[in-house]
Amino acid sequence: MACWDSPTIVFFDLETTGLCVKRCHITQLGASYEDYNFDQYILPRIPIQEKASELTGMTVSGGRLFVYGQRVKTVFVYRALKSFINFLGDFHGPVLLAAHNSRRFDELVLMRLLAKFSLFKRFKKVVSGFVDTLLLSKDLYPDLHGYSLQKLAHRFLGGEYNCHNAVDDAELLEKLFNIWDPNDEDIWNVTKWI
DNA sequence: TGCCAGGCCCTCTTTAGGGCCTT
Repeated sequence: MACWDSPTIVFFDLETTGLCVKRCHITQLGASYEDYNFDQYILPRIPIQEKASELTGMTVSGGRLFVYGQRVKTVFVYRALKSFINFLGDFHGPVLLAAHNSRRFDELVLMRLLAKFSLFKRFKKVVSGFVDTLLLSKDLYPDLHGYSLQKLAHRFLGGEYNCHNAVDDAELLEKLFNIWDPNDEDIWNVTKWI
């Protein structure tokens, strides 16, 4: 039986220049909780890898970021992180941040940048930990043939999903989570406290 | 110009290797 107050779980997703958690730059930071969304594009200081560009539609030209050819407003990564912390601080009590494969990717990238910009202390005041929905889906449904966000969306929501937009993916993850309706112990098992 | 991964999990394993998951 759970003996803790269930914290708010905010779903988030990063689009990045590539898959190297030690070096990649964030190109979009998105989050979702019910009717509240966070969405900021960031101009990367390193090239976007071809595969990442193919998936997200993002390109850089003349020091500007484009998504499928449409220019988008960008902010410096430091400002995006501070805005994200402020967004999370508006919720009641420290929140849990949930992402798909967060333990191997999103969490690592985010924590690296928070440390780099000396924002971890502020972040820690509003976030208590990370929930990995990839591990959660494996725990809840051990007999599935695949656990990618796309496959899970197809399995539980029907249709084809190929978002690769940070906010859309965060919203999609929130929908899946609500369908799965895990109990506190399920969530606890895949939560990494910070 | 730069940058182009990494760690867990599973099995036809363990003196290994391939698949998965994120962009």
